[in-house]
Amino acid sequence: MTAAAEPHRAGAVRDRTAGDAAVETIQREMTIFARRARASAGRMHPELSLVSYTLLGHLEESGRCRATDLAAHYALDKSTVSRQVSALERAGLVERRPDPDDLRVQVLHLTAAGRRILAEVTERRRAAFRERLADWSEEDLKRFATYLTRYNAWYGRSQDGS
Amino acid sequence: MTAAAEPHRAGAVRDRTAGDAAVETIQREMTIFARRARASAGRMHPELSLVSYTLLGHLEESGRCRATDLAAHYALDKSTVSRQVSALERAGLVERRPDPDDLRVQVLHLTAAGRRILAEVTERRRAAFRERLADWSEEDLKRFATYLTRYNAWYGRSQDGS
DNA sequence: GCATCCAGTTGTATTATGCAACCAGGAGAG
DNA sequence: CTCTCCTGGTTGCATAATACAACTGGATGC
Repeated sequence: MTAAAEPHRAGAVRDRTAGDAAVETIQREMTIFARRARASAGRMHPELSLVSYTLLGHLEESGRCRATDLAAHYALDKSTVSRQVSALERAGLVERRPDPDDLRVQVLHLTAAGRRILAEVTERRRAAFRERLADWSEEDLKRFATYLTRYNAWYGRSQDGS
Repeated sequence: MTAAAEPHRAGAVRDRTAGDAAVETIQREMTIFARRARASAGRMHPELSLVSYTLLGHLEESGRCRATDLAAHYALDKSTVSRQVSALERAGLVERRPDPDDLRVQVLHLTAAGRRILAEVTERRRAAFRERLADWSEEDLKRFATYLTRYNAWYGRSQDGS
C-alpha cells in the first residue's frame, strides 16, 4: 500500500525514471490548474462564461458557422449550444441568419458588440497572463508556449481531457 | 479594429515582442486546456468528480483535516464542501470523526476504500498522462513540469484562475 | 453568563449540462 | 409527386454543482 499511501508525491512504484517523476508532476500541476480553471470559468466576465467566450472566439476565427459545428467541435450537446447561442443572441453578441441554401440552418455571425466584448475579454485575459508571466524570461515563455501547444495537440488524436 | 479582428492569433498590437506572442500562445492553449478539462471534469470516474478527487487527494496528503480547511483551501463554499463530503461519506470513501478537543469540528479521514479508489483513479490518470507524453524526451518533460509548477505557483499570490 | 464567533447543515435559487421528444426543412426512392 | 428517412434546431425534463442565507450547537471572551 505504499504506492497508495502517497500517490501524489514520489510514490515508490518500482523502477521509475526521472521522466516518470516529471510526468507525475505534470499530472499534478495540470490537475491543480484544471480545478482552478473550473472554479473561475463562470466568472471570467459578467457577460461571458468560459464556454461563451470559446464559442465567440470560434465564431470570430471562422467568421460564420452553424450551431451544430460548434457542438461537434467542442463535444457539447446541441441543446446546450442552442441555449448558449440564444443567450448570446439575447445579449446582442451574435446574430442568427437563416441560410438561404438550407432553411434548417441558422448561420451564426458575431455582431459588432460581440466583437467588441470578445476583444475586451481577450485583452483582459491577456493582461492577466502578462502579469502572471511578467518575470519569465523570453526564452522560458517561448519554450512553455511550445510545450503547451504540443501537449494540447494530442487531443486531435485522442479523447479524454482530464 | 485590427486588434479586435484577430485577437487569437498574432494580433497586430503595435510593438509586440516575441515574448508577447508567446504569452498570447500560452493564454490560448491554457484556455483550450481549461475548456477541455471542464468538459471532462465530471466523468473522470463513475464515482469521483474532479472536485471529489481533489478533496480526497488533499485528505490523503494531510492525513486528517476539517471541512472548513478544504473550503478555504479550494475557495469553495462550506455548504458545497459539506455536501461533497456527505456524498463521499455515503460512498464510504471518507469518515467523519468528532474532534474531542472541539465538538463542533468533524475531522475527516480517508477510509481504506477511499484510499483504494483514490489510488485507482490516480493510477488511471497517470497512465493517461504517460501515454499522452510518451513521445516526449525526458529533457522536455522535466522542463515542462518545471514550467507548469512555476506557472501555478503564482496562485499563492493572486486570485483569478482563468 | 451573556454576547459573539465559528463549524457545519439545510433550504432555496441559479446555472450548466445531457437526454429525449419534438418540429421543420431537405434528400432520395419509388 | 409523395413517402420515408435524415438533419439542424428547440424545448421539456432531470441532474449536478454551486453560492448565499438562515439556522443549530458548541466554544470563547469579557
